[in-house]
Amino acid sequence: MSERERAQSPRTEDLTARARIRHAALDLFAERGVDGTPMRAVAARAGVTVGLIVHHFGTKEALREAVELDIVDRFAEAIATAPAEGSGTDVAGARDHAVAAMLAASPAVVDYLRRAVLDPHGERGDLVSKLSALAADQVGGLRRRGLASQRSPIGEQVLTIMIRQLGQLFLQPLADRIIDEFGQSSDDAPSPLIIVRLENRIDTSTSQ
Amino acid sequence: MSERERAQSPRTEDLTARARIRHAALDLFAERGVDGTPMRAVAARAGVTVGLIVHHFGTKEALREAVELDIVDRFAEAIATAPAEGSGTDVAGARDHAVAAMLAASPAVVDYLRRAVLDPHGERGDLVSKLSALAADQVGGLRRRGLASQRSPIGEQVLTIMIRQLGQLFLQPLADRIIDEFGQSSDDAPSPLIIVRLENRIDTSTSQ
DNA sequence: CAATCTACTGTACATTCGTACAGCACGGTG
DNA sequence: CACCGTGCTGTACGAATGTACAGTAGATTG
Repeated sequence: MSERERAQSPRTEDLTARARIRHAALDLFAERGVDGTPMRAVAARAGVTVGLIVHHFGTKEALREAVELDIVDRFAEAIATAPAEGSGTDVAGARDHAVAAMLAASPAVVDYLRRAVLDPHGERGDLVSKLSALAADQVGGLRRRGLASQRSPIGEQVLTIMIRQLGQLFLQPLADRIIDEFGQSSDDAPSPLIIVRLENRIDTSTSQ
Repeated sequence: MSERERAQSPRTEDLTARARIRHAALDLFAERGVDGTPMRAVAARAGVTVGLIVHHFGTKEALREAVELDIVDRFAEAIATAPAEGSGTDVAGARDHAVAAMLAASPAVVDYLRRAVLDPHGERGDLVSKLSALAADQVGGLRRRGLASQRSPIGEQVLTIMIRQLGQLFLQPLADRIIDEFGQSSDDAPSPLIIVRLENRIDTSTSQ
């Protein structure tokens, strides 16, 4: 479980079979969903046999877990690359930027996240929980350094970070699909940008 | 294929077996996904045997198709109940409200839609296309009566309608999940409201 | 009554899936 | 050399799943 295998050049050929399996699983899980991708497909994509997947991960569920831990790692690494200097807004902005760049560079992560978030799934050891914990750590660190407000509850700040980051990414494919349905406008005009905003609910009963 | 079976009281007992199957399928598809629900589960929920499902729908894929057509029907009926009088904003608002009420009354539709949106599912007349066509018809009707602007492309207006309606519904469970992770704040404060907005993209390269 | 159509049941079958397992090559260590 | 751990292959198997099909009861029609 030492996971020494993270070189800086993730060229598919050079990777350990274990890493190749994990990458293939991420790609396929993102594309077809976890339940929609047989282990045999992962094996084929990774250039190994099914037996090896079992040998390394034991269970499909464990493979999924490894994929999710890898995703959390990518978030943590992206945050770590961002400079932690300046005002609270500076730091938060730099981290937002770093995470956005990482997500833009690996669409499979976005696709997997979209499925993981939209599927209630088995609710245990969830990716959402892990990412929330990561974001909470982040917010907690900023607070301890006096760079984040202590007024609003921490859950709300985490929520803002995650929803704003992920909301747009999740909704964009739906928007693109709809735009595609009316093809004539896709050439001249750029697709509209989706803005996700959070608002403190004043009254829960009125106006849906 | 005459589908006489839509009484005004959808009490489960009174429905045709065919309708009961369709409803059970919608519920289970929404809850566990199409691939995640065996036909045997649908049969059990509907109180029939698997053979009858095959007898009525032929194929699981055809059953899914029937479920989706039913969903489109619900949208169309909701829109039809809204008063079509007053200014364009009035009409559009009334229809938005009617659809929102219908979605609030049947969460299974929302859940199914959430899943349907993220599964491209093979291009064919899928649910997003059908709903887009419905929304386009609606916008077209308003335009013909001079109640909707003819300036912006029709795809954009459809996009606004659908994204604003569905975006909030899709993101809300994610928000609730995150709030739940930090349980202490869920008691006193109501969960924040998610606002989805569309903005014409001025420059695609800057920021994010 | 005979014939037929329809809603419906229960079984059977081929396929696909996750997983278990026996075995092979090979490199390091006593 | 013998031993063993490790990465890896290929086969096999039980469980689950979609679908085909034969058959039954009851209402309708000639």
